[in-house]
Amino acid sequence: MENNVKVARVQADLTQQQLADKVGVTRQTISLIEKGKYNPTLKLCLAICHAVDKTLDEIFWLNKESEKDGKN
Amino acid sequence: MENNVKVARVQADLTQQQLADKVGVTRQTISLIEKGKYNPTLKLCLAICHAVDKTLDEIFWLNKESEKDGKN
DNA sequence: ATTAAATGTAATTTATATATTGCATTATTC
DNA sequence: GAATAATGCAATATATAAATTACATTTAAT
Repeated sequence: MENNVKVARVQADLTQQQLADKVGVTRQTISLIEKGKYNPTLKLCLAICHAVDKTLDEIFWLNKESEKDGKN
Repeated sequence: MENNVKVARVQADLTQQQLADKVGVTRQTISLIEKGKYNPTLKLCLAICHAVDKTLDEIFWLNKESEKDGKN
């Protein structure tokens, strides 16, 4: 689950805690998403996009490995 | 959770069952997502996009209500 | 070098996405 | 208008996203 959350957050001049507050989750959730260790829900993705002023396509994508097989 | 999954699926000439098979979930999951009664995970969203040959931004968006408050 | 802020991460719990089975209803096709 | 395919939906079970708490480490400021 690669993504650009960290880059976008830093660009938006937000700390993990501030972003977490803005989107209504805990800092740990943001941390895990940035580390690629979580598979966030669409609503959270959209909230993050809104908070950092980016679109879904700018922040989330699929890498080739996860495309091949259905592993989660 | 509005989205364009149903339109995109029909455009791609796929039945719910066929799309479900392609993305590796059950037909019920697809049905609920199309009905806007589910908040799918990012991975599933990406798989759906890939299956119907659309981008995230083309299929998923945020409506004004869910933007206001942190419900869900 | 100390202090404080920001981040990584682990354990446990809770909420909910998804699976499974089954049946009813709505299109399609003959 | 029967038969069949496609879809809606309900109940229960399971997997996992997210919360909570807590502590360690890294980074920034003084």
